[in-house]
Amino acid sequence: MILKSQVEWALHCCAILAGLPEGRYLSTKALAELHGLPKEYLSKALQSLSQAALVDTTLGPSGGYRLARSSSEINFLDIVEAVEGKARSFTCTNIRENNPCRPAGYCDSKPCAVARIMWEADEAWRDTLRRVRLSDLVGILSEEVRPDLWQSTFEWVLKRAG
Amino acid sequence: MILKSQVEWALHCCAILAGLPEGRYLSTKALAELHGLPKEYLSKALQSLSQAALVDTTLGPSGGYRLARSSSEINFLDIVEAVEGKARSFTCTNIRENNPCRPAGYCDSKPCAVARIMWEADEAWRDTLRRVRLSDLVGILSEEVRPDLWQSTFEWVLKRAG
DNA sequence: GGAATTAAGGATATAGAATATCCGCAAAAC
DNA sequence: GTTTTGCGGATATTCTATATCCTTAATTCC
Ligand code: SF4
Ligand code: SF4
Repeated sequence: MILKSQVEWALHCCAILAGLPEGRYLSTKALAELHGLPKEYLSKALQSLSQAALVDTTLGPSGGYRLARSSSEINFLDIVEAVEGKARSFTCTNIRENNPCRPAGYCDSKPCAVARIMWEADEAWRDTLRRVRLSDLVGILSEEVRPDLWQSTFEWVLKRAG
Repeated sequence: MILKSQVEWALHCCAILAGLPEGRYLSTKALAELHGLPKEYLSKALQSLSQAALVDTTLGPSGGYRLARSSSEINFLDIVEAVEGKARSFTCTNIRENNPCRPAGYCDSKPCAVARIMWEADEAWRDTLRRVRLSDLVGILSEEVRPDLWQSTFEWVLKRAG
């Protein structure tokens, strides 16, 4: 059970977009260069964010991406689910139906305990991600990243933001 | 991010093993028939349980598997990790190292905030699974499964337990 | 208006993981 | 000694993640 690397990419890109001045856009090309990622493939992750309405886009030179809402109104789960999908990690294949002792026509009223417990754990994972806002991440990064690196990155981004 | 179906298989098999009388064993063949699963592949899941020391095995006719500990001393996480591995679901590829603004020789003191938050969610998932004991599952199932099915399954298993 | 740049989406190729089967070995039962 | 069993290795198949390429339409700038 491993998350796609696109999840990491999307989270980092959103953190960068959160630092953009009002109304500016940043292109896939810039985001790919900044993170050292394949531009074409990163583009797929950004398209996922776009489809989830987390970011706004615009075309043409000086086009690119910006957050669709304030960074305090976007949480980790929004981003992770946009890329990874909303499906639960445990999928029930209903193997209890294969029990040879099962009476013909027997119909289970509800999902069995195994599935419910696994889904509960899944929900705990989602809850944790839901509680962390993108703005929280930016706050932590701004404290932890070395100030000179933080500032030079910021300048690098602004130079390329349309 | 989807768990292997072997996780479901292992959980169901453990629930069955928990109902075995003291000292009896149940074979892969019986477990595969009971759940309608491919015997050879289910065997791999059971081998994982064995390697994790969750079950004891014995060879020969009347051989098979039994729990290595009481069902109240085995939790869901034990079983899930035995099959799925203990690796975290979020793997950090350290893309921040590709930042072109990064000073040469800069070395990060600790994993960045993105990774820590994702790992925190992972830990919440594990915590939930850790809190549920195998005996809890058996308790729920014994209440929810129709009594006649529960009993006939029990008899079916006993007939094949060595 | 025309050239350049961009996001979007479809098609396709590659790598790796999950799923599944088969075989040979050693231990245990009879 | 024969059968049954768990175990591990080897292999095949299917599916997903990863990655690239190409076309289209919108936008900017000249
Ligand atoms: S997880 Fe529950 S519902 Fe799904 S197959 Fe197993 S017993 Fe049935
Ligand atoms: S998750 Fe954190 S440590 Fe990992 S690459 Fe991203 S910034 Fe770096």
